[in-house]
Amino acid sequence: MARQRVTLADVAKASGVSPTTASLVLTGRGRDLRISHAAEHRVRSAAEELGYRRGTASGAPRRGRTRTIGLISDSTAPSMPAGDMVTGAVEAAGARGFVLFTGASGGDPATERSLVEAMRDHRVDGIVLASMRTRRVVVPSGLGEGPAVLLNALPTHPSAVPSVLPDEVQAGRSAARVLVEAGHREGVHLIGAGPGPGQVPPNSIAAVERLVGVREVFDAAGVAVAGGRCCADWSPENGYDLTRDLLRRTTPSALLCLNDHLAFGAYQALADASLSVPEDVSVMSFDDHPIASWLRPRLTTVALPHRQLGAKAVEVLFAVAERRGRPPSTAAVHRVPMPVHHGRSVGRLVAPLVHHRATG
Amino acid sequence: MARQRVTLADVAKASGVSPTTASLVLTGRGRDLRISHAAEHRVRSAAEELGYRRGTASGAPRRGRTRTIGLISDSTAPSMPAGDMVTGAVEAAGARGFVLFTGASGGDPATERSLVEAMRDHRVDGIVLASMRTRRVVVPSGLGEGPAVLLNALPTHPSAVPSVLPDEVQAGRSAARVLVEAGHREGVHLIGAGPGPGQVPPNSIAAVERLVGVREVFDAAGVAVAGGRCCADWSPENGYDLTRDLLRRTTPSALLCLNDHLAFGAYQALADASLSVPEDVSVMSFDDHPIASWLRPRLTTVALPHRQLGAKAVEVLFAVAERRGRPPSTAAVHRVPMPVHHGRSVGRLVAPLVHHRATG
DNA sequence: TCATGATGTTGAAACGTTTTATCGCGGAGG
DNA sequence: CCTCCGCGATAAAACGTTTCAACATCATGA
Repeated sequence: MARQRVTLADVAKASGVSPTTASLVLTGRGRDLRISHAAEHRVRSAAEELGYRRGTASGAPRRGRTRTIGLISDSTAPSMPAGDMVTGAVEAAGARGFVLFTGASGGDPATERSLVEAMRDHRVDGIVLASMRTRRVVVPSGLGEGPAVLLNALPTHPSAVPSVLPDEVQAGRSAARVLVEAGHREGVHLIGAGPGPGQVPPNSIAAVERLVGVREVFDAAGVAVAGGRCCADWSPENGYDLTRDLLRRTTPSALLCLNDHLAFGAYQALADASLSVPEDVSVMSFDDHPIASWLRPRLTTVALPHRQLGAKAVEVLFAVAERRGRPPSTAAVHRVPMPVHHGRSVGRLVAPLVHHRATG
Repeated sequence: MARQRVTLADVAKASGVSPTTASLVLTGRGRDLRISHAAEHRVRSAAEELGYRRGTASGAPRRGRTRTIGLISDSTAPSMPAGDMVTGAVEAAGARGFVLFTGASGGDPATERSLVEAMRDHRVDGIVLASMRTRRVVVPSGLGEGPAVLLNALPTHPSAVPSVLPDEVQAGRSAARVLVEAGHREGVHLIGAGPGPGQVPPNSIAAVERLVGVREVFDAAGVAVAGGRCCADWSPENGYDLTRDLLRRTTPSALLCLNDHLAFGAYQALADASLSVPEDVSVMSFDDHPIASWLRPRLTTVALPHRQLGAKAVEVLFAVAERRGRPPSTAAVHRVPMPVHHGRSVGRLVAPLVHHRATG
């Protein structure tokens, strides 16, 4: 073999033009610059015939860009369907011919900072800082030096870095609407938060926002929440304990669990009490974790759109990179809608007289 | 600001040496080449003072290496704790100052091939081709051109590319040993495979190998498997159906479920039949999926070491890259041990007279 | 004294691309 | 006839690093 790799110069020689012209054609900039169609065609066919592929790394020093995006995630928690965020980002980037660098900080700020630097060393065109669970994060110093986006996270301090988040308030509205339209107007209990608006797990953005949406719809429908129980974190164990505790005092009409882990525990407690879903008790939940589809009956839940979140983050990143320098004209916080996934866990109480408005 | 970035030339000028010398020192090659300690120290301190960071992409054209590894995964299935493989790989690579490119092929061979090419364009130093579930894969053409490793996959055709896999046979032995040592010598039923050795889900490497290990230990202990039930895929639904079917005819002593999804369904069927775990029926399983710890009682299961798998793949990749050219002296298939995670789902039948050998 | 070799160091080329400034050329305007 | 402009294309510089071959210096052995 003469040479290891087909280089731009080879293509240029084969098509009888200069490397410059070949470069202009193959980067697509020949279109608006003045390159004749004849030359363009010759270069393209020569490139294809020789199997030319542009060495992305080679042009990096001069060009500054590498068609590359960095994604830094914090702890990759166990049981993490949130990994689909990465998938969504990979796909969205791939659609534009970009590849993703990934790094994991393990939640350590020092590691995070060094990852940011490592990625800048690799000349990434932008950085996505992703959190596996929605929370506030300290924006690492140096992140703002290039295009950057927070994914599933909000900055602790005001920052020029935009955020992409699930629309939790809307999710709360959707969940409440499902219950209201099924006729549950009394005996609705919250599991994992409440009864007051401030009674939520610490540092949980999702809890606060979901509650806002829930209360908004319930208030408008004249439904009073019968009760609520908060806990430190949304684990199946806590779901079990809170529900068992509740069942000692009353039999609710519906449980509104703040996420699927809690609902999983609630199912177990309801089974222990020989109550069946949805005949005796309805269960509504959030997240659409894979277990939601395994439970019997299947859980009705408002889905976290992980893939879409990842894809949206990449889109926003491209938008930021394009209007580099100009002040951020786009809103700093982007919300991705959370769709309702209907299972069989919510029972219809009475023939509803409610107007059947769109539940989207 | 004078310049955007501190360059190697800046460091050289500040320390009064040539860029060459500075490069030699900072790449660590000055140690065995002959660079004076004085010069080395001057360069190092100047680099630190100026905050010099090597632009990884810049030296790529000449050097050929980029301190970068590509990882291509097939479908990133929903409910994928296997994503921890990626985490393990990221961590292992990061420990050596490498970053990971990631791509997702969605299982499509064409996408896969183009991803391989894209990564070679980015001058990755090696490629890990990962499968989310253990299976045989067609090695994409072009993969073998550089260092490469299969993760959680075996090549369909003989190939020079090494593989990293969980030690499923050993896992089968471990699972059987747990049951034997707890005194279960009769009434042990398989869920998800068997009763014959060939009765496994299609294309499932894990099933075949787990069964080999299981039978090995059972045969040695003189235990006859009471029965087995196979299904097309290891879903909770199938676990439920198979177990309910089994319970119509007999009440087993122990269920050996081929993975945790099946065990999850089995729990539901046992609960429906008012049988409790482990008092009435013991349950043993594989994978250590997150649900294993949510079930009540916690499931005893042989864990898939996803993180270690990812880390091992990167290690093997480095080994391959180092002895480039020489024939592959290391064994082509690397097995990572699968540890038993003890829950409370296996009950002790009688005071065992069995010699308590190491179960590791 | 002069070839020889070891020791530090370096200039210049190379890597594969992008960018900048320029060049030849034909025609339009003065 | 000269100048100027637009068009097509290109030569050459640039990017930041690594590598190659050479160089200066000094000690050693013949």
